[in-house]
Amino acid sequence: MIHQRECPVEALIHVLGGKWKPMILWHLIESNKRFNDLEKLIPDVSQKMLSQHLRDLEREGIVNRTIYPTIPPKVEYSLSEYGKTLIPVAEVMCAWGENHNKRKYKESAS
Amino acid sequence: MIHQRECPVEALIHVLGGKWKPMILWHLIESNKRFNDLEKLIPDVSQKMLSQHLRDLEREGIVNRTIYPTIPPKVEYSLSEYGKTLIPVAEVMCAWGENHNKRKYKESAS
DNA sequence: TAATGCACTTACTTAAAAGTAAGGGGAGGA
DNA sequence: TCCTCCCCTTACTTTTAAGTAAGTGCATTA
Repeated sequence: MIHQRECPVEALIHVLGGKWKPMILWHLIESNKRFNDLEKLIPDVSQKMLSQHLRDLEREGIVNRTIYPTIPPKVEYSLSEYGKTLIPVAEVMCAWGENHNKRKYKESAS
Repeated sequence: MIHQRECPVEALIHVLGGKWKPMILWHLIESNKRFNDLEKLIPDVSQKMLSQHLRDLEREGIVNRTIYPTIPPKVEYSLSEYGKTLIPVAEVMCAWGENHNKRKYKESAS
């Protein structure tokens, strides 16, 4: 039985809604990254949450995981073509969020 | 000390991210609603979560709460002018989410 | 007199998300 | 031989979100 998420807005929030997912995507938009790179770029994320979020994003088809069977092993994460369709959505969300942060700043400053 | 949410995408997710918030907003876009109306329109929400989410949205300036001191008391919730700026954002999110739901449906059907 | 409607709040419980800390496997270097 | 690097996984704990159930206050209706 297929559970189709009733509300499409919730579906998107589910995809982006992990604590570190926007950050991960932000870095992958720039360029492909390895596990270690992401750890360094997002200093506060734990290995557990990083791998869990990466697997979530992989399962949703947003990121690709490429394994190079070299020694030492190399695993590269990249935005999939489908993942790139998130970029304009994220930009709109980001613009609203930036404005909202400014608004809250002014509010608490006044 | 002002805690400014570092990531604007997260800020938006924080505003929309409660389990029932998208639904509440969806109904308020249509027209102003009373507490009871929303309870009926969203059958599974508990009174506790409804009032909590409404207060969250009010605190963020997204909805207005108007009290008419009549008997019995009447309280009306409406989208604020600021809340209306969320509509185009929600539309973009919704379009992506709809497509994502379809994609998942196809995937599990194949 | 008792029950009903409105708009909630409070106290308590359960479930979901995130954090912490440790381990693992295999090859290369000191 | 022991340590390090890479890319994680597992077990356990804490924090946060949500659910459940009951209660509040006032006035009208039966």
